[in-house]
This record gives sequence, structure tokens and C-alpha cells, in this order.
Amino acid sequence: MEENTTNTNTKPTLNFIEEIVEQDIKNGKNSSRVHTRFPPEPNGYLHIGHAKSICLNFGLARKYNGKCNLRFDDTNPIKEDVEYVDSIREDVKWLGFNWDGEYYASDYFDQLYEWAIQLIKKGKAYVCDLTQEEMSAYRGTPTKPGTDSPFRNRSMEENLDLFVRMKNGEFADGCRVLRAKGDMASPNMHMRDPILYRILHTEHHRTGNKWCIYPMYDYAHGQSDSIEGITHSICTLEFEVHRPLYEWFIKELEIHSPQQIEFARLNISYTMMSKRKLLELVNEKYVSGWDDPRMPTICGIRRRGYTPESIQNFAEIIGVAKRDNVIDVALLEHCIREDLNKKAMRVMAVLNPLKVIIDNYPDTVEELDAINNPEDVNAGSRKIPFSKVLYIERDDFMEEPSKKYFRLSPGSEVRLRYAYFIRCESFLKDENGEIIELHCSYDAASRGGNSPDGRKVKGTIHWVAADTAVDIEVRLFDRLFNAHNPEEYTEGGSYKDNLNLDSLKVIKNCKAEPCLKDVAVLSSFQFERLGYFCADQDSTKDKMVFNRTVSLKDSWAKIEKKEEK
RNA sequence: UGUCCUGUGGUGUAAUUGGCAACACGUCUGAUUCUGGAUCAGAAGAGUUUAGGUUCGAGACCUAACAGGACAACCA
Repeated sequence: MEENTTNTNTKPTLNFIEEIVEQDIKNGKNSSRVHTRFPPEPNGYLHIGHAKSICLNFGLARKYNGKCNLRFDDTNPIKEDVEYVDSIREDVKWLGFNWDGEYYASDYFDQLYEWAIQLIKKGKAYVCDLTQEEMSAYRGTPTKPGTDSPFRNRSMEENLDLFVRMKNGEFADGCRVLRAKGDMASPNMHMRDPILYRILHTEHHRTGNKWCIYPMYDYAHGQSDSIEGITHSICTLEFEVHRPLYEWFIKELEIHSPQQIEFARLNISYTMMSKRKLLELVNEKYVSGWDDPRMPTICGIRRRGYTPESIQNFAEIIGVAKRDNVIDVALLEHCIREDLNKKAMRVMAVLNPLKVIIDNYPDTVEELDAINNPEDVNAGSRKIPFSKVLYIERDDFMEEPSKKYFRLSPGSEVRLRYAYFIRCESFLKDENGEIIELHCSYDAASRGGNSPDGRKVKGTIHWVAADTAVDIEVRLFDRLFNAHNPEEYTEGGSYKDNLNLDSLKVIKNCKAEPCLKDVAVLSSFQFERLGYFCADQDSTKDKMVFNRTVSLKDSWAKIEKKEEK
């Protein structure tokens, strides 16, 4: 909703990338064509930061009647795997996007190799025998220029011969590389004779054993975009310094030139986006897997109960710019509440049951009408069973209530949602002083939830009839990290010091109304007054498991907090 | 002590290209309500990092300073 409705003209404002794209269309650049791409490396699972990029790239194509490719930048067989390819395809689709072409940088290995030969013949690339340590020393530092490699002036013939032999597998891993002849004194480190090819006798998940030399990302990425006719190569800020290199390749090779535009990556408070560190959390069992509902991965938040629409909307309202940003995680939560409020069926469940006996209610069961979703008239209504013995939430009874508490307490009256007014007459405690049972009376005239005498009650609470209740398991999640910025830790420490070790709470014996018996995995519900919950894949025939996606906004919690002060 | 990028309410993004700062989230009131939800109405909160300059006029342009970020993997 970045529609900026200022005064008279209600033109939606454009982000800086859209502005560039619209200018290019207007100027007839690339024949006014728009072609973007989402280029992940298949070495990990996608997270919400990638979702921003996906929505941006596919969104641009959609908005300007262009195309968007999905391309895997699979230039490093050591770290990559088809497992990741599959998950990425699934996640992009789930987010709601269909790519125009599915490509792989490895599709271009032959072309890339030919271009390398071309660069050698032009005297723009050479084979270098320096060891890694030597090369690092020769490279200098950002503030000190590097020095030329002693192999820099090999003849074109020797370079060609050596490079072909590299390709033919005559040399061991790491003993030689192909480098571009840039400028060892450049203030831009990436121009100091960057490596184009390295020797890697490793099987590739797509090209098998065809190659024992693999192009570096920097050598493959820009040209891949060029091959695909990409018009706008959108990427994150850290590649800004790589841009001169990409442009150098394009110019030397005399091929189509995509325009690279960089934007600031997404950061979210109390959340970590580093792929490497997320992998660590998985490997070291801090979470149950990539799809643990506490993870910021797409598959994690999907399992948590977030909808594609809510994420698309989130991506829209956070905007796109070049300055570093940290989005308040509350904004993400707002987006999912907004979406689920409209869509989720309301249902009653009690997480922490307290037994209630309605002493003046007969030993029968009756059915009462309940509205499925007050926000959606088409959602209809359902019947829920009511009987003498019920469960209510423990928090909904207070022996000694504060002034502002208007739920159940000794002698007070509340409404059971869609049912009756009840009054608490007495309660029972066990030997530990814990309340185990409430005895109440009900007003038969208030059936459905309203009393004909117009009597008002302040509180309405949810409940479940004991005999017909189904047992469910509920998993409550808290933020994975306690720190606003998990990457900020005291010296000698680690981001793991910021881990919230109490981020998962499993409640085994919750009671829910019968309609929750066999619902589909991933379907979302609002448990009235508690929050939005989503059926988890761990559910069995005997017991459904629900993840709490997000709680409802809780103004009572705020009042309570104030009273503490 | 190099190069590049970026500095607008608590957070994020705008300001239609120079005409005294808007929207969203959050916060706080109040109304309403069979969810302490939702909804509705309203409020507080920045004078745009700083200092110069150009201009009748600068958040936008120029210069400098300051602050933050990126760059030294045979990773992407």
C-alpha cells in the first residue's frame, strides 16, 4: 500500500528501481523490453530476504509486462545440491510466482569457456601459478595497491596451452587459475586480476564429470544475465563494487549489457538472515530443520502459517531503497494478522484447561450456533456442542481480580461465547492450593449469548464442552533471538549467545471443539481470543498439532503491564 | 586513514524532480463490540546528520565535515 494519495493527483509513487525502469521504457532502451531474473545459488534454503528479491523481480516483470527468469547460479559444485534446487523451485512457486525461463549458469559453461579463450587471445586473461597465499599477498589491501603476478606476462600461446590443459584435467586442484588482466593498482579490489576459472575435480549436480574447471561467480553471473537478454539485473548492495568488473567483461566480450541496479537487503529485528548461520542452526540442532517454524526461511514461515499473500504484501509495504534498514518484526506480524483476519475460520480451543461444572444445567447435550468468521459473511456458521461440564482457559478465572479484570471471578458473571451467561458460585482447590474446578450457574434465558432483560456483561470468554472436546497439541513460538540484532554480541562471543533458549513451548493437552478433528495440514484458524494457528505436518490421526502463527493483539497484556508498574 | 554507497519521526518508505515534510507500522486517547480481536475517530512524535554555498525559495543542487555500510575467499 505505498499508494501515496497526496491531495489532488493520486499517482502511486515509484521506488527508485521502478523509476529507472520507467525511464528506460520511455527512452526505448532494450526496445522498451523489461526482463528480470531471480538468481539464487542452490546452496541453501530461501529466506524472507530472498522473498523481498523475488517479489521485486517478478513484481517488476508483472507490472511492466515483461519476463522474469529463475536462474540457478550453480558455479560451485562443492556447496551445491539438487535438494536446494528443488526447495527453491517449490518456494518461489508457493510465493505465487511463475518464471518464464528456468536456467542454470551451468547451461552456459561451454559459452563461458569459449569466452575465456577469447579473452586469452585478446591478451586480457592469463594463467597464473601463484599459490593462494602468494596471490593474497600480491593482491595488496584496499588501501595498498597490489603487485603484478610474475606469470602475468606469459605469451598468449602459453596461456592458451595451459588453459586447455587445465580443462583437460592435466593439473591438480588449486595449482593454477585463469585470471583476468585487470589493474593490480585499482582501488577496487575486484579489478585486481580477478580469478576467472579454478581447477576443481568435483562432480557437478548437473554437468556431472564433464568439467574439472569451474568459472567463478563473478565471471559467470554477468555474462549469464547477458546471455538471457536480461535488461535489469537487480541485486543487493554488496555487489555494487563488482559492477565495474561485470561491465569490463561485457565490454571486452562485446555482448548485450544488462543494467545492474543494487538495493539494500532486508533485515528484520530479532531475526538473522545469514544463510551460513541458518545452516549452522540446523546442523547443530538449535532448530528442528530448515522448516522449523521459528526459522526465517520461506519453508519455515510457511509451516508457521504465513500466507503467500501476507508475504507479498509485506514486501510491498517495506519498500525498496539503498540505505541500510531494519524492519520491525511487528510489521511482519501485522501483515499476517491482517490477511488471516479476513480469511481464517474462527474456532474455540482451550490451551490451559480449567474444569467448569454448570450445576443447574441438565445432563444433556445441546447444539449452539457459532459464526465461522464475522469478517466474512460467506463463511457461514456451524453447530457447537454445549454440556454441563466444560473447559475454560485458566487465565480467564481470577480468585482475586484486579479492578480492570472483567472475566470470571467468584460471584461475577461472564458470557460464554455463543452460549450462556454463567456466574461463578464456588471453586475447589487441591492440597497445593491450585484451583482445580469451578462451580457455576447458568441463566437459561441467555441462550445464544444475550439476556432478554438487556443485562450486560463485560467479559466474553471461550470454552469447550468436555465430553465432545478433541485433544490437540499446540506449539507456541517465541522469537529465536533475544537481541534486536542477533549479529551484535560481546567480544569473543557468538551470535548464538543471543539465542532465545525458550523459544518453543509445546502444550500437549489442549482441548478444542470437534470440528478441528481432521483438518488439512497448513490450514489456518483463529482460536478465538488466542491467535492464529495452523495445522502442522506432525499431526496424526489421533492427535492434531497446531502451530501458533501469531497471537492476537493483546490490549489486556498492556493493561496488565501498566498495573505492574 | 584508498575507493564506492548511504544519512528524513521509535521503525520503514514518500515528497510527481527547487515551493516550508506525507503514508504505513508502532505508541497513546476515545467510541464501538458476544473475540480485551476487528472496526471507527483522534493525538503525540521529524523541520530532513552538521557547517557553509547557489537561489526569491533547498529534504532535494554544490562543497566540506561527521556518522553508518560495503570491498582484501581458487564463496556467492
